[in-house]
Amino acid sequence: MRTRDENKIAAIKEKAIELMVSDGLDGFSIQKLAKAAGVSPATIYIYYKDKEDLIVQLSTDLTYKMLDHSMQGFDPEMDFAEGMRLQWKNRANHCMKYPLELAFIEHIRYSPLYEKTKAEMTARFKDEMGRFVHCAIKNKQLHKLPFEVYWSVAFAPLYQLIKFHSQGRSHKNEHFVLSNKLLMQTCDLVIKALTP
Amino acid sequence: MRTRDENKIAAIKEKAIELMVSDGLDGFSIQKLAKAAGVSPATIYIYYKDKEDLIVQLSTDLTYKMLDHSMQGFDPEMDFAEGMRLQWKNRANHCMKYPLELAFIEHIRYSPLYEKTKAEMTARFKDEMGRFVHCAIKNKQLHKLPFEVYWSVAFAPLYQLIKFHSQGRSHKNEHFVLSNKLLMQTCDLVIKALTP
DNA sequence: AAGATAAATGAATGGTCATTCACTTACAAT
DNA sequence: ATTGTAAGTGAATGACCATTCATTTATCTT
Repeated sequence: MRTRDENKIAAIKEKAIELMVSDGLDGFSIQKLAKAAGVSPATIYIYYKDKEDLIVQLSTDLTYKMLDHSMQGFDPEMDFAEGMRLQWKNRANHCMKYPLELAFIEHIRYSPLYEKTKAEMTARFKDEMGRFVHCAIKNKQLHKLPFEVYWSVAFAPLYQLIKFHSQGRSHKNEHFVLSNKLLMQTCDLVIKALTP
Repeated sequence: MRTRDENKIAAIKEKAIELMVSDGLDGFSIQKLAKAAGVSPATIYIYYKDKEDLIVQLSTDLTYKMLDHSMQGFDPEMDFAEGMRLQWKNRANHCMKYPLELAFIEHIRYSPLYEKTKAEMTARFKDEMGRFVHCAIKNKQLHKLPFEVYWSVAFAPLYQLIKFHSQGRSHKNEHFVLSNKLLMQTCDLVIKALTP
């Protein structure tokens, strides 16, 4: 039996991310991907059922990796402020380290393709975050709020900041840099909003 | 000279929004649009240079309309908390009133096509918001912060809340409803974070 | 060395795409 | 009523698309 070439598989994944980011969801095609990865179009169909499967698998992998990273060192029983700062640091670190992967996810985030990924991730991580919130409320470190409100105030500003930072890279004139100090300052503002 | 049929133009715009939302950026085609609008493909090219032009024009129109609405009754010299509450109300109102238009914009927001729209909108509205921020800082109603940080904390949670609300409509089990009371409560949390 | 088998391929297929163009239609001006 | 003209059309074109398949290639087992 011929052994399979892991380099090819890696090249397919890597170039898929690059192409999706540069050409957008609508400009992305299997034939272009095959050429970019130095592979026959038919080879891609050995590893993925079809184009949708490729995109969904990739987005699920990357999203999982991102969320998993954000949970490193995290414990739902943590002090609220401490837990928040840890999450902010973890998430920002990961996004800055893998800007292409972040851009890939943002490109397909509003497409119907992302629904499956989102469902899986919710199942995997919502419970842990839910316990964190519940715990913090019990300890009077957090306002009693619907989960969606908590999430919106706690994390939406973080992702917006990262987006500003990433855009700054491509545009030449303006150049917003998200330093660690600024990140933690903003996190503390958010903590202030959420603390009774 | 034959008079032009405004109904056709309106149908093209309306169906373009519907199709983009239902099929996504990648599933959207001129031929499908022509059929949905009851029009020849060639007719679309009378009003739009090409497919990109159609999408860009539409997204610019809708974004402008949305931002314009958000500025109703607004004055950069306003008291900070008052100005924030007005903006939150205006933006939420508009998004809930025209959910398809919001969905359209979110579908193309991360595509290269949106850059032109974004540049125009920044030029038009950033100045007014900048003065509001500057004024509030001067009156000691707002922390001195980079504009991006202010924006992220002040508005990212709002859009996230609206997104949760809109998603609730399609899914049957969970059903997060963004009431006016909850909206203003959350706005006040954000104000607390931003006030010295 | 030969056979078995999964990996990998290039070319082909049928479909859809954006865009164009020769043409018809409807209306305002004459 | 005739005419000029912009609005509107349907069919056609060439490019590109996702996917398949007959075939070849590389490696493991024997």
